[in-house]
Amino acid sequence: MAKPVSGRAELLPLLGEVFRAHGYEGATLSLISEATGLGKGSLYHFFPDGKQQMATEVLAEIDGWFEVNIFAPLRSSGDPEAAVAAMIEGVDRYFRSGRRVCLVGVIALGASRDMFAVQVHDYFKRWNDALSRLLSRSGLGARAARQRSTDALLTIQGALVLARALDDPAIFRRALSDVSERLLAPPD
Amino acid sequence: MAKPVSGRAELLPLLGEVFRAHGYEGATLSLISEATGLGKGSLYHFFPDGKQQMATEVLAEIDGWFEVNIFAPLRSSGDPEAAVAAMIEGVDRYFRSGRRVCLVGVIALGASRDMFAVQVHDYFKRWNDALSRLLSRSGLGARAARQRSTDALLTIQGALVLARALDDPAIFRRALSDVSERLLAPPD
DNA sequence: GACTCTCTGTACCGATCGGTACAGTCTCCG
DNA sequence: CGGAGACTGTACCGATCGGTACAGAGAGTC
Repeated sequence: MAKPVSGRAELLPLLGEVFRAHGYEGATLSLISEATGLGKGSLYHFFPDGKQQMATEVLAEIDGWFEVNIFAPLRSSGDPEAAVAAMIEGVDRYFRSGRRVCLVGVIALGASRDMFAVQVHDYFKRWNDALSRLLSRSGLGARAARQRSTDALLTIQGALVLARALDDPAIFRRALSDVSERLLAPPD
Repeated sequence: MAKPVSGRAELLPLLGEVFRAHGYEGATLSLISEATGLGKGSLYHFFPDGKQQMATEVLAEIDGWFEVNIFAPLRSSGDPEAAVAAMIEGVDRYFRSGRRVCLVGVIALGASRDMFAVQVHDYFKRWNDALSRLLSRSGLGARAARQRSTDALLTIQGALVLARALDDPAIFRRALSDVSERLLAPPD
């Protein structure tokens, strides 16, 4: 076994960028082949089930990144202010201040949503749960916490759309600072 | 001339739903043919430049609908409260309370953005201008007005993404009511 | 009834789609 | 050094892609 897992691990981010840029249906095998430098032979060696498996594993990798870098810290933190700041910072880095698009969001909007419905649903639900529980722990009512949390997630997604549509990354940065403020505002 | 323009007008909404559901790249000619009941012959009779022309005209039609039903009322109104309420109501109807996706947003996220960059940019810019000027007229500073307006647009887009991802239209309705509230809040 | 012009279905085009087959190359291990 | 198994490129598959060609169908005009 030469480098079975490590090669695969280096592959997923490359695949992710192709899916991000072209969506699931738009990401053709030849685009993927070009982006990775791998022929179909190698691609199908790593992913015997083809495109769908590639997308599934890319989504799982993204999910894993957020689990470690965003969700888990949210769950274990006792300091809402620091936790929210860390989340915002992580999100800003991940989305390159609005210049990078959210693959999970892209898939949610497209026809391939049904194919990946469970993964897409899970990703946002776990984020929402982790964030709203942090807010609850900090003294907010369950309903208000859930509401603020949902508002935060949707603002991030919308900011990515609008920043790209208007080609203005400042929209994303500003939206993140709004999110932070609304999340940490005193109870109504 | 049998019914040259009227047939075309009936065609565009059908085309719009196909692009909405599958994105630009995912909307194949056969999907379009099936949705409209028209063969390629007819399709290329109405749209000699093919798929790209279809999408361009669909975007123009959507733009026209928003111009008449959303942007113009925003521009001509002197009553911010009524104007915002009318906008929210129109948006809720148009997006079928979150069950329908925004084609302009879908295209903004995809690889076809570059192809339609001008139309996408224009759509959001004109909405943003109309809304922020309404807010300015009502006494808000230009900077704050622009900020609140941008926040409103991005919240609507994000709510569409999240409502679809979590398969929960209530997210959209709730987001609209938040938008309304933040738009009409007293100056900080 | 002949002519015009809008509209339509069908057959077809080369290119590309996602996927398969397979012979080879490389590397590690004994 | 020889075999095993991980990897790779190439040729190929049937299906479908977006688009074109074209012969008609149908309705309106004279």
